[in-house]
Amino acid sequence: MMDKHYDAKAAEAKWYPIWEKNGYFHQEPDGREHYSVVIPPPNVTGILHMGHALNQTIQDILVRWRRMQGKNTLWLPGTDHAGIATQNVVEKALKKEGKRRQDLGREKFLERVWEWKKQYGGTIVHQQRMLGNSTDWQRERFTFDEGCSRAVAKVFTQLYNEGLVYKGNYIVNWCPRCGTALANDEVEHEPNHGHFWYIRYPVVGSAKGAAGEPYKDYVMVATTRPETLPGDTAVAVNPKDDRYAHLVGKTVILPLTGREIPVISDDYVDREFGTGIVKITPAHDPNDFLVGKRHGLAEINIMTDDAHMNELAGEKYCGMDRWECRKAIVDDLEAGGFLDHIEDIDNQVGHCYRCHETVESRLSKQWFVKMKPLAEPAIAAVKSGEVKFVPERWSKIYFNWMENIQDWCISRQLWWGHRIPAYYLKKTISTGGVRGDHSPSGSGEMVFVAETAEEALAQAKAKTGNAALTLADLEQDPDVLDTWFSSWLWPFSTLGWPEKTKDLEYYYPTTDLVTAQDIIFFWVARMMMAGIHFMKKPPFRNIVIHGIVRAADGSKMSKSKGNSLDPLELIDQYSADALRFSIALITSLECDTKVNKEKFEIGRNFTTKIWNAAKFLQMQMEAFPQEGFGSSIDGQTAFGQSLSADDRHILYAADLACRKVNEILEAYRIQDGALAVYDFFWTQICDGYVEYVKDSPNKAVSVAILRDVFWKALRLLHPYMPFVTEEVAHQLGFLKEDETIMLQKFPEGYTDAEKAAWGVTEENYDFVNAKREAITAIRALRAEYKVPPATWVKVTVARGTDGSSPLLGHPLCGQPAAGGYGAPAPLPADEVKVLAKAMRAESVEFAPAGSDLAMPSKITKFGTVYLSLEGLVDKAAESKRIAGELAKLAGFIKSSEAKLANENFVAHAPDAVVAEARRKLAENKEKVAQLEKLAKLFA
RNA sequence: GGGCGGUUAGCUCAGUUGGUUAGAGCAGGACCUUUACACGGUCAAGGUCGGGGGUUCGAGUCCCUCAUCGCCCACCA
Repeated sequence: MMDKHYDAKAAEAKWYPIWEKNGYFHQEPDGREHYSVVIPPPNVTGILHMGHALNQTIQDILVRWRRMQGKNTLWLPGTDHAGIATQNVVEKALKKEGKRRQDLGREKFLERVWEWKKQYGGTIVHQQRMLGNSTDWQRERFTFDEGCSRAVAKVFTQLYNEGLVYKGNYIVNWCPRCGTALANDEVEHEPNHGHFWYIRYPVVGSAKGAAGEPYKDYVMVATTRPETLPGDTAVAVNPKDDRYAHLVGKTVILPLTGREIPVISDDYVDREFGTGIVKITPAHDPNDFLVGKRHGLAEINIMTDDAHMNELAGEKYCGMDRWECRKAIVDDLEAGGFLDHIEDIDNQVGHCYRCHETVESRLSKQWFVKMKPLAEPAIAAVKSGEVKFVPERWSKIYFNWMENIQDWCISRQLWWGHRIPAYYLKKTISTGGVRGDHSPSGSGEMVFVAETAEEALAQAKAKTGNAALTLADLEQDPDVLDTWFSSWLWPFSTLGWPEKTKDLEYYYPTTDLVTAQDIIFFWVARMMMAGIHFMKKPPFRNIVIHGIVRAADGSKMSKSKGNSLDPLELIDQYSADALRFSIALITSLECDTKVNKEKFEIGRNFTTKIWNAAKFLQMQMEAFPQEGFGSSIDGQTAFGQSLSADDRHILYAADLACRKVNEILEAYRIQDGALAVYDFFWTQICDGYVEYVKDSPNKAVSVAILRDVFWKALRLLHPYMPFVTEEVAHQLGFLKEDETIMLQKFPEGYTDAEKAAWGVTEENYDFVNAKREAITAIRALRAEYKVPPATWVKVTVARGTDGSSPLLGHPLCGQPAAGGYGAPAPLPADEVKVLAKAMRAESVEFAPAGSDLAMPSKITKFGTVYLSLEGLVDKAAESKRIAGELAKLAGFIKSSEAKLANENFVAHAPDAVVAEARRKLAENKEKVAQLEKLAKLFA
């Protein structure tokens, strides 16, 4: 006997280890078609959040479904070493000990990070198991493991040799707190209430008030960043700006410094904005940097790594923090009479996505990847349809980004990460006139890029002609690579590349990639480029993009806001199956989804429903032993002869559900699939068939059918709810102890031969639906006339000859006679009995169509159903009651009509009150009409 | 500024290529503790599908336009 209540915790704790231990998640390359997916590796520092839950539930549904379909399936798990995030975590821990990473030194610090990883890095991986992920843990990878690191070094070296990796002086987004360059997409722009300082730059040699000339002796520059002033090397105007055309080519004096700088013209300047004159600070603004390049301006870097002013900012400001310096400069400008006025302005300021410090634009030497040549084939692969976005519209966003792609800054000033495999000669080494030099502003440096230090040394020897060089003379670039530089290789580095492994050959390209929209650029686009460039094939065939889980108010879930749901808490409270099913049901690929905790009750309730229905089935199977009945469980279905209409109805529904779910999942419509199995199980099996089975005239057959469709339903459900389906399948004896539902065949529906043998047809399906419509109509009439549930009524059905029923011609519904419609064939007595019970009717009689009986009725596809109230109500008493009701209502209607006719009321009362009065009036008029109709019946 | 989306029941969302009377779940209402299940059952109610215009025999669905909310990219010195 099954327990009264389903113990989800126990079942989930029991099955996952069994699945994993038995290697059900693991398959080896073979002759079958493969289905492979790589997981978007979560940060090793991460903990499972709702985004993961959604993302991984979708993947697991697809993977379990494909596996049950018999495909050779691989879902490869792993984690990302997450450069800054991980380094931050360990640095924070160090801080508690009062230490900084610099105190430990690079090597010792890295040891600490590895120790941390060993101790805590498994957190998310364990949490993923709680979700029920059927990932192949035997193939788990880490972006910083040995194999991935080898792949990274090889890729960097190859791209360098191909001229696609270069080191360049560039203006980068710099986080002064993290001490690292940030990629554009790692900068978050936020609205800022700032100021516009209007500053006068005196013009050199301009005669004050020259006759007829409108210009003054200074130019007015507006800036939001006065502290960068010492780095100015020009002021610029728009070439088409007539107001300032005469100034171009002249020289102005940079206030506070006395330095003379040119006035240049450049299209970049917006005539309408500010004063139309811009100060150009090439070393501290990305646009100014480009202007400077165009005009050959000097780049004066006036800040240090940690956003303090350096000696180039001038003696007075040197050493000041940038904000401090801003204040000092503004004060000095004012004192010197250079400050014209200050305006408030709302602008956007960039912040570090990790630590939220205000980002500084800064000139530095960084490593870059040339993206255009890589992007072109990646665009083509999607254009040609070789790789598809699901939903398709995301390809537009992909193209938009790829076609405007910028070079990728890949160096990071961190310690935790893949160290750049570039080597320099130490400065102390003299090599026949060539000096090793890798200072940011250095020139003429010699760099040796190679996968290993030994190879770099060989290069150095060859290049310098100095055979005496040793490894000790080389110095590796101190920077590490952007985290994404390892994750863009994920689809093939995890399969063994650069080795030519069996896995790589068999599982690459992977089939589907499932991810959220927020990393299309960071990750998806780059994987496309790397896959095509290094493997000569795109890394996946379909890119499935799902929405983002949002809080109930539509905002992003974040821990700091306290509006996030914790999937682990939901699992604890409702079970993993409930979480999975709910999230699959409520989210669509098309858009973001707002969720709140209550929504997860859907899945919990469904789990309970499945359990209870299983209990029912188990009881029935005990009462009606199934010997002699085959079923698809045993690979053969044989229910015997003469199936009833309801029996055939559920077989049709099961067939339909199986076909639908397969079709739906092929189209990645996870949500529709959830809805389809939910409806099949709950509406068709539980509400429909189980109720029938209870009173089935041929119960043993019906139980056999229930068993069969139940087993189909469990397998349909398994991808969504792996635990409860496994548990129930075992409890019901569908599986032997050493079997698993995971590897059973995913149902495809019945064969045409089976359906033909059983009489499973659409006509029959429609017929039963119509019959149920009649049952519903009677129930509605009972409720309408307040017939107590315990009372058995008399029902009359008029059908079959009025031509209105689409079911005419059905064997159970009556054949049309030669010249018109004849009398309907009577329903089999058994059928009538079951029908009557569902209606709680002591009798169901059939009358010719068109019988105009003096009874309440409803028209259905089954025919017109009449509810006899005879004997239920005392006609005289009912008449009296109706008369009383009518009198009361007449009074109400009279007074409310008078109220609404009162102009003062209509004009002054709140609209809602007037509307409500009108509504009530109409409603009660309706009631009167109904009562009058009914009164006639009792007359 | 460029790009992309949303607007359907009180709430959260479905609604495939245009096609009967627009569907779920939740919340709310009425009734029912019927021996699988109250995490349940039965029934009812709730919508001029953001506004306006157009194409069509027919529009929630296609086109135009307006409104409004949101996201992404770039960014004003």
